[in-house]
Amino acid sequence: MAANHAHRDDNLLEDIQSRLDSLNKSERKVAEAILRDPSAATRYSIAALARAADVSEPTVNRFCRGFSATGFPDFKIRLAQSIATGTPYVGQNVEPDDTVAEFADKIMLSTIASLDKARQSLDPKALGTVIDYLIQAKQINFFGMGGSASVALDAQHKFFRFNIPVTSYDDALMQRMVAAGAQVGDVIVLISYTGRTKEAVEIAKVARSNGATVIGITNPESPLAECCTAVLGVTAPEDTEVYMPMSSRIIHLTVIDILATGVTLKRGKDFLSHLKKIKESLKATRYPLE
Amino acid sequence: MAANHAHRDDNLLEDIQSRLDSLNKSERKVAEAILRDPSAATRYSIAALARAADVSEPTVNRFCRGFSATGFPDFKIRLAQSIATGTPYVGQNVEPDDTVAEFADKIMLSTIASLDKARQSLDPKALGTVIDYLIQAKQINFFGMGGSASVALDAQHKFFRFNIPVTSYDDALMQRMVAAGAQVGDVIVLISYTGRTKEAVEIAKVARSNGATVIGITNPESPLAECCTAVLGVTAPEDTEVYMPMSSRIIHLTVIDILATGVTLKRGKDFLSHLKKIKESLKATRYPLE
DNA sequence: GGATAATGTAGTAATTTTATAAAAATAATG
DNA sequence: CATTATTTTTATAAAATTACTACATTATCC
Repeated sequence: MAANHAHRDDNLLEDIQSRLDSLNKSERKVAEAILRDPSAATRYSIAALARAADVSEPTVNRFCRGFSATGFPDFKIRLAQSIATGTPYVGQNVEPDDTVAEFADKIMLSTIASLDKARQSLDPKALGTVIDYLIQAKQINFFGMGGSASVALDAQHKFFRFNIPVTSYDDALMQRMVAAGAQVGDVIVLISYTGRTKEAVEIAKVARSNGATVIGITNPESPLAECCTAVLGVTAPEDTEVYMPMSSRIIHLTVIDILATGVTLKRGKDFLSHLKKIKESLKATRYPLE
Repeated sequence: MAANHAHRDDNLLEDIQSRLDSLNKSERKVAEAILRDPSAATRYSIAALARAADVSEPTVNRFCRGFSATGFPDFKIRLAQSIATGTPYVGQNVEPDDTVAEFADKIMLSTIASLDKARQSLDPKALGTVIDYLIQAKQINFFGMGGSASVALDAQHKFFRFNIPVTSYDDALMQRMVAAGAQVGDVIVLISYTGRTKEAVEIAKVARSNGATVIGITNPESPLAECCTAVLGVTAPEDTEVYMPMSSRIIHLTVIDILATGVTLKRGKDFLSHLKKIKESLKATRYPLE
């Protein structure tokens, strides 16, 4: 059931391109034939490719082995993956003269990429701990400022359904007041992109000194992370480009999803009927599905 | 520089998943063997796969042909592409007895999958149109209720930086009032998961009757979509499972990102310095990076 | 119980790989 | 500078693997 990320990083096509100079005459002919039309190459038989490159079949076979494939069929599969993976713009930044289709695609792909990265780096143990804290909470407060305000609001909306008292604040002053009045049994979830907002760090300290459980959804290498009871690390990707959106926001939201799901699961079956009831109650406000 | 989107539409793995029920006993065994570990399947020979599925070789061959491949090798290549294209774990639902690591992974993957699906279905032309509307707007209002409230808030936060007057409302009453007072030149962006919220539909109608431009980020096949000036269609995946989070929310956010980026790009270079200035102004509130 | 669909067996055809030999290229020696 | 030895490269042909087809058998549904 584990991951199947074997080939994510071996971009065969790029490899072929870069090793072109270090190949001998015949093998270069093969490389060129493949590069001429890579996707056609995946449909060729070894004989057909040999003909297209004007070399013999064993040469093609040797060529494949040279790229650490076990043979021609294996090579073809790696090539096919490389073509598909070779999504044009992963990690490419949005350029000023991109068409709408281009930059829309880039944004989507970079969001997907950072989600995938987060998936690999999120610590399930920390998640489990946090879920336990949340279940035992007498009261939950989600704090997020600036860009994280909407994440906090979303979290409130989600956890509201668990009939635990839950609030969210996007205002430093209010947050500070709540932190000051916090008690043992209260859980405060601080959502921060950088983990360097001075206010947030101070609020965390105040809350902890009052005995509250402070959970950080933030950069694990940050001042904020250091003063939390538990941290869910979301490494902040450098936001180099001005017009590159912060996909961390989306990772944060997904983390909220995971927490909410975890709480639901741990609450057990009878709790599901409660959720269903809430859902039903919304039906009256909707147009029916034809 | 053109794209190589050849495979975008034949997502073999998804196909296999969805056709699972319509297969007969032996062919389903093959399908299950493949889905159990798709990337391993690309390395199997027909004999090996037949063994893994406990069927005969011709059955595997027939299975491949059933998915309109010319034969087993062709099928393997299509499978390899499908894996690389993404969506490796198709539609696995969270189960009550999943471990934290398991359901966290499932949520991440299903989010990724739906983003990828959205990427393929989003219409660049519609995006372009909407971006044009937004640039010309005298005033922008983002409306989202319930789960979409946080999306509206996020949008407000993003567009605030463009020094266009921008607001967001999560309250039906306020939305109705704003819609009633809307004028030509105002843009109202309605964010709705289902597109069936009665209130939202009525608000859209009121706003349009006043001459406002009404943009829907919603299900394209919905009452709301029908009464908008322009629609960005985000097909709502069935939220069958109670504890499956709504990934549509995340798609909506990404759409907001795209719109914001589009506006930034169209505004041109001098505008970038304005954005930088805003960013600089936040520095004082932060702890420096070591 | 007969007809139809589904599956497997066994043989055939295809493709790929290996072993080996020829050719070309390079280096070395007289 | 020619000639031979050595190495590298390439191709031919045979062996092995792999995939496919025709047909027989079994299961399934009227």
